[in-house]
Amino acid sequence: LEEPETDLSDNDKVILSTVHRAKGLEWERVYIAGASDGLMPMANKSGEVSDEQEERRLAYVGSTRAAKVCTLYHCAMLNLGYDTLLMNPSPYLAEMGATPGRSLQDPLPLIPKLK
Amino acid sequence: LEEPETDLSDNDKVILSTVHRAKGLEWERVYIAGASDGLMPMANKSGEVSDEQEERRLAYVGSTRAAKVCTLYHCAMLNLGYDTLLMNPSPYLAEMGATPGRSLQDPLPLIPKLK
Amino acid sequence: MEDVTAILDSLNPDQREAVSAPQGNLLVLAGAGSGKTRVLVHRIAWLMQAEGLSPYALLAVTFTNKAAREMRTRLEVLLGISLRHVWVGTFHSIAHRFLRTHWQAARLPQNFQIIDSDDQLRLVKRLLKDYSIDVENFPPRQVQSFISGCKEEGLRAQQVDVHGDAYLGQMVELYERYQLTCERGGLVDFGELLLRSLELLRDNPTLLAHYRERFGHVLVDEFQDTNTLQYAWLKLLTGQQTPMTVVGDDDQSIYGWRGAKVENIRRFEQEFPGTHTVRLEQNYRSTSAILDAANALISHNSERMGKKLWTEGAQGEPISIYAGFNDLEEARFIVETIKEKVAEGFLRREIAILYRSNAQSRLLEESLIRQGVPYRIYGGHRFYERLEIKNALAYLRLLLNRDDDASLERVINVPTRGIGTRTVEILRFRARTENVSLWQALHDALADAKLKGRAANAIQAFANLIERLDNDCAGLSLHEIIDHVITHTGLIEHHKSERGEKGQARVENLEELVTAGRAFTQGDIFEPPVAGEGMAALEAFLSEAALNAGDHEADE
Amino acid sequence: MEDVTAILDSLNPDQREAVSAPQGNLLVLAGAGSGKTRVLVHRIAWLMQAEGLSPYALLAVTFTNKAAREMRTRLEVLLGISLRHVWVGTFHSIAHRFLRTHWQAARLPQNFQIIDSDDQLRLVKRLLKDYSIDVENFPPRQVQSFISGCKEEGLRAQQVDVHGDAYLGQMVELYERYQLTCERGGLVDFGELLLRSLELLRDNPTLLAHYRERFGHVLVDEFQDTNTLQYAWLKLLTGQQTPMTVVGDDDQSIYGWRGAKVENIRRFEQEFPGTHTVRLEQNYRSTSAILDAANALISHNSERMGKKLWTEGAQGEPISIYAGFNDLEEARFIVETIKEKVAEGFLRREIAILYRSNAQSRLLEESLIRQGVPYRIYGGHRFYERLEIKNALAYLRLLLNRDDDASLERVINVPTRGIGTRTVEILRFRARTENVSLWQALHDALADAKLKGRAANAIQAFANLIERLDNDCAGLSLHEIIDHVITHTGLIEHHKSERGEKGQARVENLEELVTAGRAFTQGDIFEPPVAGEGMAALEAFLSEAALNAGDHEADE
DNA sequence: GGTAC
DNA sequence: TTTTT
DNA sequence: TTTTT
Repeated sequence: LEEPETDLSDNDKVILSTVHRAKGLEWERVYIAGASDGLMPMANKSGEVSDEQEERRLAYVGSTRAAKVCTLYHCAMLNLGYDTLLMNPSPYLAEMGATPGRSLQDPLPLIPKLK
Repeated sequence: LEEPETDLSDNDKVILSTVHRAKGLEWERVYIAGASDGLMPMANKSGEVSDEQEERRLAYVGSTRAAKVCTLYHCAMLNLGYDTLLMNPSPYLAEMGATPGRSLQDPLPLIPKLK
Repeated sequence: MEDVTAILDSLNPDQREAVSAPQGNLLVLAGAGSGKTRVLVHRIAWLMQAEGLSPYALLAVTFTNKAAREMRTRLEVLLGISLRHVWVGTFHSIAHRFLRTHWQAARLPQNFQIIDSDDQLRLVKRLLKDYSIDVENFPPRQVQSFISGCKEEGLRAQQVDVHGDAYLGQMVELYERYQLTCERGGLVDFGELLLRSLELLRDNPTLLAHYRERFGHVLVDEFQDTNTLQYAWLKLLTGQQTPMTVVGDDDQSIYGWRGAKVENIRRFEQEFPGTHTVRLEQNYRSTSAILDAANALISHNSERMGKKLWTEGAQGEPISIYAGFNDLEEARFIVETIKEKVAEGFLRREIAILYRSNAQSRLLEESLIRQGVPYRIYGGHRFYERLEIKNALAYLRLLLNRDDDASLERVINVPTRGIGTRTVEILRFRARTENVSLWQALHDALADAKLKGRAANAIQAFANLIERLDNDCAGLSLHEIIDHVITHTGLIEHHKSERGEKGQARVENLEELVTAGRAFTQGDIFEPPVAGEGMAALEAFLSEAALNAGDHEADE
Repeated sequence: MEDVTAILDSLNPDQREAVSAPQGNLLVLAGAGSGKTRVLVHRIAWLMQAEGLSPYALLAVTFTNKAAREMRTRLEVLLGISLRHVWVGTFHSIAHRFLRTHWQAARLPQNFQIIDSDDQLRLVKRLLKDYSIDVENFPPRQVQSFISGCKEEGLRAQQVDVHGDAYLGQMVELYERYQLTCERGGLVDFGELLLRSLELLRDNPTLLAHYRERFGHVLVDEFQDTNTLQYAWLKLLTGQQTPMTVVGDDDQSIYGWRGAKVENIRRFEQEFPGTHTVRLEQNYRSTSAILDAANALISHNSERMGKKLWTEGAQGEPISIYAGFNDLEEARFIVETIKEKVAEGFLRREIAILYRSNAQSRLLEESLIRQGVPYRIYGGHRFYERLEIKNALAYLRLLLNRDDDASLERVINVPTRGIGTRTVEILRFRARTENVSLWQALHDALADAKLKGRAANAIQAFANLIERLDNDCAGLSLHEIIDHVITHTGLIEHHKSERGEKGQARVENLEELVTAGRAFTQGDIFEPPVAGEGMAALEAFLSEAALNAGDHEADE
C-alpha cells in the first residue's frame, strides 16, 4: 500500500505545456505565461498576426483548460537574448475582462546600445 | 600605337557598381536600377526605413553621378527566389520630378501558394 | 431490443439528444469540457444496442492514438465487454490498415514501411545534396513542408499547377524525386498513408463498395481539425450515404497553420444534407468566472457557428492578470504563486503552466528548479524519436527490407566500423547513377572491386552482419529479435562506452524497446495482440512504432 | 612671395575664395561635382606658396588610398615638383605611421602587424569556439561589429557601461579577450590603429606638443564621413589651434550606418570658432535637368547645411523613369537601352548601372552577358583578400613573428602536410591553458612528447619549414623573400595541382605578389620607395598590404 | 583514431 | 511560433 | 543592405 502512494507523489508534478499540446486536457489551476501583445496574439517580426481569429481561439483553448482558477501573466520587458523588447499587455485581456492582480511597473528606459 | 588602342577598347566596359562605391565617380550616362519603394529607400523586412534622410542622400549621390543622362528603373514584381513581392515606385521619383518613360504595366495577380 | 435506458441515464438532455439521435448525419458541436468523449462513447453504445449495428459496422476516427485508446477503453467499461473488433483508430492507423490489407491494389510492396517526419526530413536533405540544390534557396524544412502540404491537399506532383513559376517548378520536381525515392525504398510517409488510401478507394470501385456497405456508421472526433485530404477521404468513404457522427468545436480550431480547415465543420450541414445538429453547451469543467471570460473572448470572432458555455457550478475566482517587470520576474511570480498554492494543499499535478512557444519554457523551468518545484514538460521527448531507438529500428527495418536506403545510411557506420563519409559517398554515387538501392550498390562495388582495402573489408563486414542477423532471427519471437539485434549489432556496447549517464540511459532505452516488443506480441489492456510471429510481428511493430511515436514518452 | 596667381587662375570665384582663405579654420561645403579635390590641391599649393608653409608642416587626411594618391599626384603636377615629404594619407595610414614611429610609447611590439576585417572575424570565431560560446546568441559578425563599434566610439572594454545587462557584459568580455589575444599576437586591427594613435597622443603630452607644433595646417577630405574617433583624433591633434581646412558635403553622407557622424560637419562651425565657410555650388559635371532633380530631391531633407547646385551648362534630357513588369524585364530594359546608346557611338566605359545592394547585380550581369555587353563590376574582388594571397601573407608574417597565432593557424596545414583538426585542437587547448602562443605550444608539445607519431612528425616538419625559410631569407631582398616563400612552402605546387583554371589563376596571383613586392621596394610614381632591405621591407610591405587592400584589384 | 577529398 | 500522424 | 581602412 506504500507503493502506489510513492508512485503517486512521484507523479505529483507541475505540468508545463504549450497551449497546443494542452488541448483536451484540464487542470484545477492554469497559469498562462506570456499574455502580452506580440505573443498572444503571436506576431511575426513585422508585427503581423497571421490569423487573428485562430490566435483568439488559442487563447480560448488555453483559458478553458482551467477548472477552478485561471491566471494570466504579462511582463513589460522581454529579453530575447540579442535584444530587449518593450511589451504591451495582450488585447485579449480586456476582451476577457481580466481583473488586474498587480499593476504594471513603470518600464525602465531601454539600455542604450552601441551601433 | 596599336597597343594602347587595344588596351583602351579592352577597358571599354559598362560599369556596374553599388551607389556607395560609386561615390565620387562620374559617368556620362547613369542608369539606376531598383527605383522601387522598399529598395529606395531600403526597408527592412518589417517595412521600416532605418534612416530616411540617409536613404534620400543615397539617391542624391546616385543621381549626381551622371553627367548627361540619368535614368531610373523600377519594376512591379520583384522575385526574391523564395517569394515574389509587389513593388511600388520609389517615392523619390516624384520628389525628383522624374518623367515617366514608359508606363507601369498592370501587375499580374500573385501566384497562389500552397501553405 | 435490450434495455438501452442505462446508456442515456447519466446524460444531460443535450447529450441525450446527441447520443440517441436517429441514424443519419449528426453534427455535435461540443464546447470545451462539455463531455464530448462521453457522448461519442455513448453514441457508439447506442448505435450498437438501440440501432442494432454490429461492431464490425462501426468506424470511429480520431486524431491521436491517445484519443482512440481512451474511446475504446471507456466503451469497454461502459458495455462491460471486449470490443477489439470495432475499428477505432487515428486517420493514419486506419489508412495504414487499409494499405496493409490491400497492398497489391495500392501498388505497394508488401513489406512497405512507414517513415516519420524526421526520416522524411533526412530523405529530403539527402535528395538536395544528391542533386546539389542550393539549400539557401530551398531550405530542407521548406521542401518537406511543401511535399507534406501537397499531399495534405490531395495533390500528387503531376497535379500541382506551377503557373510557369521556376521556383515552384523546382519544388515540384523535388516532390517527384522524393516520391520516387520513397517508392524505390518501399517507404510511406504520413501524408502518403492518407493520400494513397484515398486513391486506393477512389480507383477500386469494388473495394469502395465493399467498405461502404460494411460501415453502417462512421464517427469522427475533433472534426474541426480535419484537413482537405481527410475530409475528402471521409466523403469518399461514406459517399455522403453512410451516416456520420462528427464531433468538434469550431472555436477550438488551432491547427489552421498545419492545413486543418475549420470550414470543414462549418460547412458540414450544407455538404451533408439532412444533418441533425446538437450543441453541447453545458460545461462540467470550469467555474462560471472562467466560462464568462472565455465566452466574452471568443465572441469577438466572426463566422462562428455559435455556442455559449454555461455551468451549474460556482462563480469562482475571477480571471486575473499579473504584470511583471520582465520575463524573469514573470516566471518568478508564477512559481511563487504555485508554491503558495501547493503549501495551501493543492496538488502539483493539478496545476499547469501554459505558454505559446516552447522557447518560453526555459525561464519557467529555471525558476521552478531554483525554487525547488517538481515539474514535468508535457509531451517532451518522444521515445521513438530518440537517436538510439531510431538506430535500432533502422537495423530492424533492414532485416525486412535491404533496399531501405534511409535506414542503411543511418546505421552503416553506427557503431563505427570504419566506413567513412568518403566510402558512403562512393556508394551513394553509384546507387544514384545506376539507379539501384545502396544495398545493391554496395554489393556491386564489392563484386567489381571498385572498393578495395580497408573500405571493402568494412563494407563486407557490414553486409555480413545484416545477413547473419537475418539468419539468426529466423524462428525467434519479436522481442528476441529486437534483443538479438541491439546486442549483435554492437549498439548496446557502443552506448555502454559513452561517457556520463547518457550512455546508461541509452542502454536502458534500448532494453525498453525489447520490453515494448514483448508487450506488443502479448497484447495489453489497450491494444489487441498482433497476429503472426517473428518477422511478421516485426513488420507490424515497426508500423506501430512510426504511428504511435507520441505515445511512449521517454523518461527524463 | 612667389607668383601665386597661377594657383588661382583657373578657379571660379568660390573656389578662389576657398583656396586663398586666410590661415584659420576653413569649412568648404563642396557640392557634388563642384571641383572639391581641385580646391583641396590648390589650397595646399596656396598654403605652401602664399602662406609659406613648409611641406613638413602639412597634413592632409583622406578616407581612401585612392583619394590620397590622387591628391598627391595632382599636387605634384600642379607644382611640378616631387612632394614625397608632405604627409598625405588616409586616417589609418597616418595613424599607422605614428604607431610605427612611436611603437614604444604606444606600448606595441616593434614588429606589430595589421589585421584586416577578415582576419578579425576569424579571430573572433576562434575566440567564440575556444570559450564555447553559443554562436546563435553571439553571431561572430555581431561580436566583430560590436568590437569595431566600440573602438570607433573611442571605447576600450573597461569603458563600456553595461548597465548590468548580461548580454552586453558578455560582449564586453569578448571584446576584452579579443583585445588580449591581439596584444599577445602583436596584432592591430583597423579600429585599433586609430584608437591607439589617439591614446598615444593623449597620454604623451610631449609627443602631442611636438606634432601640434610641427603641423601648421591640417586638411581633411570627406569630412561628413568622419566617425567619433576620427573627429576626436583631429580635435586632439589640432588642439583646436592648428588651423584646419575641412572639405565635405552633408548631403553626401551615406555611411551613418557604419558610424560616420554627419553632425561632425554640421557642428564644425560651432566647435571650431572663427571658421570661415565657403560653399561650392557651381557644378561642372551634370546637366541642369539632373541638378534640378537632385536639388529638388535633397530639399526634402531637414537640418541640411543648405546648398543648391547650379551649372552654366545645358539643360539636357530630363530624368526619366522606366517601369518594367518584373526585375528580369527591368534588367533587359536597361541593357537594351545601353546597347542602343553604344550603337549610337557612346563609350561603354562612360555608362554605369548603379544599384543599392550587390544582390541586384546578378540579374543585370546575366542580362549583360546574354546580350553580349562587356562589363566590369567596380571594386569587385580584392587582390589582398584572395585566399592564396592571404595564405602567402600569413607565411610572411610568421617569418617576422612566430607568435602570430592567426597566421599560424591559417597555414599550419596549407598545403596539407598531415596536421589535422584534432592535432590543431590539442595545440590550441595547450596554448589556451598555458597562456602561450601556438608556436610555443607546438614546441612544448614536441618537447614533452605529448604529440607522437605521424602528428609529431608533421608538426616538427612545419616548425622546421618556418625556421628554414627564415634562415634562407636572410640577406634576400623583399621580392626574393616572397618568391622563396611561395615556392618553398609548396604553395605554388599546391595551386598548380588544383583542377580547372582556378589553380592557374592562383599561381598567377602569387607571382603577382612577387611583382608587387618588387614594385614596393623600388617605389613607383605614386609611392616613395620604402626604407630598409629584406625583412625590414617585408614588415612595411605587410602593413601596406593590409592598409591598401582595396587598391590592387584582382583580375576577373 | 586520425586524415584526406 | 504552434506539431495530433 | 550599404563596407573608404
